[in-house]
Amino acid sequence: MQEFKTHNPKSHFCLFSELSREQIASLRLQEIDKVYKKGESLFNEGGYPKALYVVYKGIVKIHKYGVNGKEQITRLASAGDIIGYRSILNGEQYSASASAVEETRLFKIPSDAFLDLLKANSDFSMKVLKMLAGDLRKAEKQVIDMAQKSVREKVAEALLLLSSKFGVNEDTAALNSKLTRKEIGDIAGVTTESAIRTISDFNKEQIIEIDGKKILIKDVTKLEREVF
Amino acid sequence: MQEFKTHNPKSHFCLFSELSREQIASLRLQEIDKVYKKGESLFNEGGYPKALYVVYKGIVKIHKYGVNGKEQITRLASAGDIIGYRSILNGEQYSASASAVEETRLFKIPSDAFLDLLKANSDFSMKVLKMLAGDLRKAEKQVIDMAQKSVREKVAEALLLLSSKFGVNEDTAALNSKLTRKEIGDIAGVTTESAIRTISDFNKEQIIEIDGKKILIKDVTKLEREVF
DNA sequence: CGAGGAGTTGATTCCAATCAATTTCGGTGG
DNA sequence: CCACCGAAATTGATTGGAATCAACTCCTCG
Repeated sequence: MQEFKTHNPKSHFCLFSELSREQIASLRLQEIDKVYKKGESLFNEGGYPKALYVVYKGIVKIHKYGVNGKEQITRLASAGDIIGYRSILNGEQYSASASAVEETRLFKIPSDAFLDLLKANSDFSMKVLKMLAGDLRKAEKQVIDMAQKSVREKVAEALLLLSSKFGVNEDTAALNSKLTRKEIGDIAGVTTESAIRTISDFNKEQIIEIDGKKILIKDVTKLEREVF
Repeated sequence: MQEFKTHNPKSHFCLFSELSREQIASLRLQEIDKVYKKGESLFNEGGYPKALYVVYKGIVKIHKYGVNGKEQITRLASAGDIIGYRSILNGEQYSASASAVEETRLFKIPSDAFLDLLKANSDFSMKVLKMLAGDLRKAEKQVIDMAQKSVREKVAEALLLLSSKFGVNEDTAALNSKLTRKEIGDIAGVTTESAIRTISDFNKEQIIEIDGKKILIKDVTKLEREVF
């Protein structure tokens, strides 16, 4: 359990980074290094939360089905992110589903251990408060994006998210993303066809380069200029 | 200060409802019963937060400007709601503006008093955590609504929000809402013209009744059926 | 090697934004 | 009190962007 003390400070891992040995023990970590294969589901909308998930490798999509079954991906969780804390906090059913988009490793913390620590440790709870406040800010930005932006802008935004979440392969300079075109559309809030067409446009304009299903971002600046 | 101990338990007033006399004193309430007139601004996007606002009468809109200056209302705060806590938590600039849509009365709590209480009182901080988790859930629902719903559905949703926030006049059975058509559109995330046309459609279909700028919801069930 | 899922492309439709013109309303000063 | 002004509301015409529908190709995986 050393590793999550020495992680990227920007990530949610820092949630646990200042805990004492006893406090970490009190978390009663479960299923350490549990592996979820690509496509496997962590939990589903409507289920009751039993544990908090802490990702330390891979990517998990948090998604929800809207009108006429169209999927919307609300969040991508990668190393350092925690999943399922919201439902634990208000004790309600999951309002979304979570599943691995690539092989993912994580461990679990029982809900009550998490709640106990929140009550006992005010520094910890301040960190969670900050995290929630940050997530809320992002969500509200997303509301406006969805309401006002064009397909082109939303797809550009989605690609930028992918590059921040998946990073870039050092050799090929391509996104390490295994998301399908449909999933990119589900992030952007557009149809699969619109996502494909826009990605193809970006390709023609040399902003990105397509190599099979790999996407290579050739000009981040141009892509960032799209989103305003 | 009695009044906010005996308030609607569903509201955020209950945030403060279990505090001791000393704890309430520690909040160093400022500008008790401060009045903001219709249209007055509480704070603006980009400013730094100095205090938390607790509304106990009236309505405040939290809004943000998106692309090409189009306004989006992200939240309506009414009696019992608190405003500006998010920016206090993460110590950043306001990410949205707030202004009174009708005469509003509120008091303020200095940022540091709020933060101190959060650290000192774990019950209080649990309540804030729950509130944030609830707000986040609403925001994510809104993301999907904006991405997937039609103008008609979004306007219906906005009208239902109004009826829950403003309540209904006992005599006229009309919404006690002083929002303009533009503002209803800004909540729904549609243009003013689309909002007007949809409201007019609902009128023709006897779902609502229009009396000047007053709106009377004649058939809540039908309106609720619109949003699915 | 077959099958099905993923990706792609083209044609068509239609919803909602935009543009434009009028009417109505609320407030305010003469 | 009323006329007037600007803001808000309304209505119509037009446009355009993106969804939908449909057909086809290309992988990839059992």
